[in-house]
Amino acid sequence: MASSTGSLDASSNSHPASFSFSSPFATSTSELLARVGDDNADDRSRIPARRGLSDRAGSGGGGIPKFKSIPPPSLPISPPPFSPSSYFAIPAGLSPAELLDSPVLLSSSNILPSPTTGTFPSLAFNWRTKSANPQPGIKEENRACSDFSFQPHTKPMNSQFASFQPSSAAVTTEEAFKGHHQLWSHHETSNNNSELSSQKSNIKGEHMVPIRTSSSEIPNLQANSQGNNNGGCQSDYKHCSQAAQTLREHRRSDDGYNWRKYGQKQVKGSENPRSYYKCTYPTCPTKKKVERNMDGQITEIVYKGTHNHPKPQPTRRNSASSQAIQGSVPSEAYDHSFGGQAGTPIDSVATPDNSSVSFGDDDNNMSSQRSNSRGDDFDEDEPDAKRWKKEGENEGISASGNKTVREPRVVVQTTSDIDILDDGYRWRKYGQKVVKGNPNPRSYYKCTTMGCPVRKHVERASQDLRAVITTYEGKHNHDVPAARGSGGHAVTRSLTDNNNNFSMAIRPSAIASHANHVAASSLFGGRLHASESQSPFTLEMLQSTGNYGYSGYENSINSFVNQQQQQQQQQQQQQRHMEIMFPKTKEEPREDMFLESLLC
DNA sequence: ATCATTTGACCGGCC
DNA sequence: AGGCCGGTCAAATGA
Repeated sequence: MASSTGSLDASSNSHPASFSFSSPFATSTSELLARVGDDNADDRSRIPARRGLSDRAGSGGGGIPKFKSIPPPSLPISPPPFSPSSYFAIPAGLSPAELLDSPVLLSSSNILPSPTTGTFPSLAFNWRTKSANPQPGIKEENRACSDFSFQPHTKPMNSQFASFQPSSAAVTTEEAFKGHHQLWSHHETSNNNSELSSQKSNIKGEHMVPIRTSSSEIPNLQANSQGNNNGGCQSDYKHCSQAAQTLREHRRSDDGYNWRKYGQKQVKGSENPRSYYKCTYPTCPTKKKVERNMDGQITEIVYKGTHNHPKPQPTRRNSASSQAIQGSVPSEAYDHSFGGQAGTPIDSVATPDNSSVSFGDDDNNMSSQRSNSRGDDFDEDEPDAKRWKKEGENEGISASGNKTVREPRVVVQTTSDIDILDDGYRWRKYGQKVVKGNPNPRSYYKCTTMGCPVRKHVERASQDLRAVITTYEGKHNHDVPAARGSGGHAVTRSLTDNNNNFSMAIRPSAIASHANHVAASSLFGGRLHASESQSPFTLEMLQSTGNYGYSGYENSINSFVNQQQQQQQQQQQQQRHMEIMFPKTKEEPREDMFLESLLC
């Protein structure tokens, strides 16, 4: 899939102003990156010279723009070398100060130049991008060469976190992102990159967003900027042409991964057909969908899932790029980066994937991304977004820590005569259906509270009728209704009334701090206070409590809840979990079981 | 012969 | 319960 990368490269060349976002923008950035990636898949044929970051790196940071080429945050990528000497041109009307103030801008402090090349690794990442303002008249390549420039700091980036750390100024809100978006759009002026422009880029429709970069991103920018300033890859013309050649040859998408298109569909509400891609790596669950307009411009890209593998090694044909990458980045770092292990300086710096891992809530990210890219508010209810979001949640948090990937919280609860609907909330059945693979009908319920988006479906396990599988989706935006007949404290009641129930977390490993409220909710019979139930409930937290007595962990939970409440409130994400309930084991104390379940 | 893309059909979720 | 819609499958097709 040279295509994606290649296209990006081309664009990237033209995009001197690639920035990576700070953590708050992980979403935004990921979107940006995502776009790049999409381009890859579809545009391979169209754009021969696309490359992944690695490829770019291969160019020695020589001047192949990396903007937009940022892949989804799934894998850590070795940062391409980046020349500190390079400068970005600042678009007219944009002052450096503004750039610095912009939330989008990265604190360059963390940027670390390559010891060997002196170049900075550049990295951008987008999970989902949607070109808010595709400008058909202006080629992406030209945009890439836009005037946006800045001089990268020489400070090394320590880690993803460091790099993405909100620079404070870093925008944590969509508005901020939008602001940048506008700014970027404003600066999307055509460049005279004849070479780039000559290439038909899929990226055209892509919306360019200034990203504060992690170290990885900057290099590209510089190279680009430099090239742009010179009207192209002049100084690095060699690199450019070589890279282009290489890109044409390889299939890898600009995000560095290989994608296979497995479907295309015309979706309602959009004139543009949507293409579906899967990562070709065996067992890799990552997918992406791309919408293109009639001109072939990408109007929207959505990534789903996280790569569970390192980026494919560049082929020999890409030797230039690959060499650059390998040379600049320790193989070890490269190899382990995909795990989402944030922490190693290299990884953090180099991979968008990692970065994605470390930041906020997936849902939030997804939402903001969507809204950002489109320039309008993300509608949680939008079927498309909703679906993918949910799917991502189902996948659970991958080792890489990708936010978008979240597995449903699975809890095995042993209980006799469990009222599957008696979780403290009130539900309205709105459907029932027999789904494939299970002869037992699945009931569909909605929370009856006005405006509450939570839904769940319940079905008997096909293999064991005693087991009831309940899948929750969304978060209650209200308190638990008064318990029928009891009115005791939600938690207390659940513990006392259901003390015969045994709950076991099946997939604790997948617990993300922000995604586990389900566990708590389930464990407590779903009667936690609304705020509590929405709070992230992490295994780590429980472990930290050390006290397994009821009051002990209740306190810990409350503490945790308080701790996380604010954060939770900011996260408007759907959460989904599944409970598998088995006949109760009366002898087992609920409290202990609860703890065990969380700890197992 | 191999691999990727295309595209109609199917499936699951939701209204 | 039926229909709509998005996502996926898989045979056909092309490179």
